Amino acid sequence: MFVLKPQSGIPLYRQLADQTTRLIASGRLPPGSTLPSVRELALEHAVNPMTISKAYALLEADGWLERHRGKPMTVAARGGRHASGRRRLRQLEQPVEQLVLAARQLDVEKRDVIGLIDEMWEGDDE
Amino acid sequence: MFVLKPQSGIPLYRQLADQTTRLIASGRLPPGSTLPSVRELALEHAVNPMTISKAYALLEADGWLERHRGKPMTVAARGGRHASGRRRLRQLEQPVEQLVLAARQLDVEKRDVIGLIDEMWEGDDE
Amino acid sequence: MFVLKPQSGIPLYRQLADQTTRLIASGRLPPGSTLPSVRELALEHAVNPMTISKAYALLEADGWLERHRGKPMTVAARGGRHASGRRRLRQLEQPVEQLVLAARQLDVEKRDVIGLIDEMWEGDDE
Amino acid sequence: MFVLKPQSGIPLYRQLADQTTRLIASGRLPPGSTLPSVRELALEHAVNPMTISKAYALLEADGWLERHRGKPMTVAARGGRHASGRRRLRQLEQPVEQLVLAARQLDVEKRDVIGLIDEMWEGDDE
DNA sequence: GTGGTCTAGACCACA
DNA sequence: GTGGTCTAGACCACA
Repeated sequence: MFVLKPQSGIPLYRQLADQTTRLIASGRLPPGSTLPSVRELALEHAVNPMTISKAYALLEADGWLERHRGKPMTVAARGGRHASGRRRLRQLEQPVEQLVLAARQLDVEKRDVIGLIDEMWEGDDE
Repeated sequence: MFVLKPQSGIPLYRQLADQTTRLIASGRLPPGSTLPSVRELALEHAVNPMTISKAYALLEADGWLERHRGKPMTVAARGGRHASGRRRLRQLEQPVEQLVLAARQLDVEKRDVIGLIDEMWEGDDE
Repeated sequence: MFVLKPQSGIPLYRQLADQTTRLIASGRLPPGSTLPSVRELALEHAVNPMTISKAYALLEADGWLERHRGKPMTVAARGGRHASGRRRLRQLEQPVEQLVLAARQLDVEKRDVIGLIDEMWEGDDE
Repeated sequence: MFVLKPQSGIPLYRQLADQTTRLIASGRLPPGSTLPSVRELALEHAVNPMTISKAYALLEADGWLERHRGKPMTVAARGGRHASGRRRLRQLEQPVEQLVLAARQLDVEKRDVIGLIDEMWEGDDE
């Protein structure tokens, strides 16, 4: 469900938060659905519970998640609607920008970049 | 030459270092070519000189750059050769991975991702 | 500047945050003024730096404070204006409610409550 | 009888316990009188029964309440006497302290604080 | 110097 | 069982 890369330079709690909003926007985590518990995620990814907690707190503050005492976090009724295709594309802008910048600085042609995407897309599929 | 995004979550010094190695790998910064001075870059990007210094020191330690007293940093003779297409593609793997992960979590189709790349590629061209 | 009571049942980070917004609303901490550093406050109140940090993060998220890398936190230009008397009175509603509830449950007369306030007001003055 | 504010930051069980001791001190709950059952209170305030239970257990441990098998909790004969006016005033010290601190940090005048108390006192009366 | 991130681990409040 | 608060302390990024 979540893919954390400690070496990427991006804080773990932020990776978690970003990925959660994507799963909500895609409809994979519909309003009312529950998220893994803090401890569960912490164990699975060998990460400190407080790191998970921080991500959840951030998502709650931004209206994506709801907290109910003693119960697992749930996707908020309001904040967590399935986003339109256009909105979802907008959420992709940053990683695309990063990729285009890198490709150009490396002087890699667009078709080669697309080739690489093709490969990875298939590769992860299986 | 360099594009720094303070809000991206990636440390500034790391953005600088990554971008430098790409420009070297692509042949845009051939062996012996000089880099902007610390002060120059610091001013241009409104960043503390020590941040630039740190990136340069890191690149020197890794053999990409050479430091000669009183002169600007230069691309190392050995470390800094133009990389083969294959090697350059490999340097793209991380940003591609990030993008593919984001696209899948957003449930965006591959062709839409490629469409977005097309747009950004053209857009930045002008 | 801040008065923290660990035994009060109210989380320390919340006491800090509440008191900060009051000092901002009263004009004692005008826009642009700097707050004590995390470490300074942590030492002074014998509290963990992360607790202070959490309060500051919360206040930043709510627009009261601004963070500038490597510099102390400052009161936000927009969020941090001196509040009108009416607004400040509203911020007092919760503690007043608590007091009135307690007084009634204790069957203490209003004039005795006011007497107690008089005493404490003077007492702390000196 | 009890007023629970989940958002106040003060633990529910503690609000309950504090309010009970006040009602005992004021003579409203004389020795031997019975308290609402755990279930009753839990339903009325939409709170988990264990939370009520915890408050009652705490009050029993402190000698305020007595538990008799199969019967509702009762106010203890010894612990639960009507307190003198002076003692009751002392129980008000904490909320008064909180209020005075808040008022000063907000730079609100004493007479305005008293005005607010007047309002709330009347308002809740009806 | 500044604040930020993360860990390991204790203990609390609530369901 | 759930999440929250706090500590002690290491190490990082940036000015």
